Amino acid sequence: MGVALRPLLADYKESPGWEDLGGVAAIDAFNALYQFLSGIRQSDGAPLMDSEGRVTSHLSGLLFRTANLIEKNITPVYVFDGKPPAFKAATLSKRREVRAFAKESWENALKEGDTESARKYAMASSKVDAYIIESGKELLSALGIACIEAPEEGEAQSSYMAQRGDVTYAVSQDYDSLLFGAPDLVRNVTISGKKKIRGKVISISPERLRLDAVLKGMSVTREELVQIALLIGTDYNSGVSGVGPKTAVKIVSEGKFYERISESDNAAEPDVLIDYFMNPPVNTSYKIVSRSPDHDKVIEMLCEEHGFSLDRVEAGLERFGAKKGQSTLDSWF
DNA sequence: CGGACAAA
DNA sequence: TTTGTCCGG
Repeated sequence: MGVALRPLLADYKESPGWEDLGGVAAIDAFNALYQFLSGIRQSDGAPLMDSEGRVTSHLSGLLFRTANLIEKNITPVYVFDGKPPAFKAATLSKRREVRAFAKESWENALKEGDTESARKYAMASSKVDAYIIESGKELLSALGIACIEAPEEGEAQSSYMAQRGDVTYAVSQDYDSLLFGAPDLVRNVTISGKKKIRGKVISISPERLRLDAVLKGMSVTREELVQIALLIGTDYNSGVSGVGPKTAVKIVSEGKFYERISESDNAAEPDVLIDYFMNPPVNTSYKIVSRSPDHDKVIEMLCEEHGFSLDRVEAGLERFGAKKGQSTLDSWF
C-alpha cells in the first residue's frame, strides 16, 4: 500500500516525544480503521464481534486510542475517503485478490490447526467495508470527534488541511501525504510502544517527516519527488520495472523522467498523475468541530448495541474529560 | 491495538 | 517500574 519511498526518507525522520505532538491531528481514517481491523484479533485470527456477529474490533480501537490522544493533548480529526480516482482501479482489484487468497489460506490454516498462520492470513484478509466505515463514524460522532469527508483521497484532504494550517500535522502509515504536499507527516501514532515482527519484539515510536526537510535534503522539488514516486510505482501506476528508489532519484536528477516513464504501461498519462498529486480534488469548505463525548450515546452504542463491558467503556470515557486546561468545545474553520 | 493484572 | 500474558466482543 502507498509508495515505497521509505529508503529515501530514512535520513529525514524525526523522533518526536508525545509532548512535541500536541495539537490537531488529521488522521487518515481508512488507514487507522484498517490497522484496528487487522490488528485487534484473537489468536485464531477472528476479529472481536458482538453477539450478532458484527465486527467490533475497530470500535474498541477507536475508543481507546482516542482516549489516549486526548490525554496527550492531541485533538484527532478523522478524514474519510470519498470515491477513488479511476486510475486506482488496478490497485484496488489487486487488493481484492490478495484478500481473497488470504481468506482461503486462513480457512485452510484453521483446518490444519495452524493458529499462527491463521492469524497472519486473517489479518491480511481484513476489509474496511461500508459497515466498518459507518459504525466508525457513528462512534466518532458520539465521542465528539470531528469527521471530514474527502471528495476523493483522504490523504489529499489531510494534506490540504495541514497546508492551510487548520491541522498541525497529518497522520498515516503511508507516505503519500508528502506527495500530496502535507508539510508535516507523523507515523506510528500508536500507544503500545511494542510490536511483534517475525516473532521479534521491536519498539515502535512516533516518527515525523517534514516535507521541507525532505525536499531540501534530497535537493528536489515536490513535483520531482512525485516523479520519483511514479518511477518506483504508486497506488495509481505500476512504476518502471527494474527501477527502485535509488535509480528513480538518478533518473529524475538527469531530467530523464518522461523518457523512462514511457517504458511503463500505465492506465493514465504521467502528467495526469503528476497533476493529481500536485492539485488533488479537495473539499475547501470543511469545518472542524470537536466537542465533548455524548456519554449516553456512547454507552448505548457500545454497551447496549454491541455488548461492550460497561466498566471498560466508562473507564475509557472518563479519560476524555480528564485533561486540565482543555476547553470542551473547540472549533476551527 | 490497547488494557489489566501478574510476575520479576 | 518494567515485562510478559491474556483477554476484549
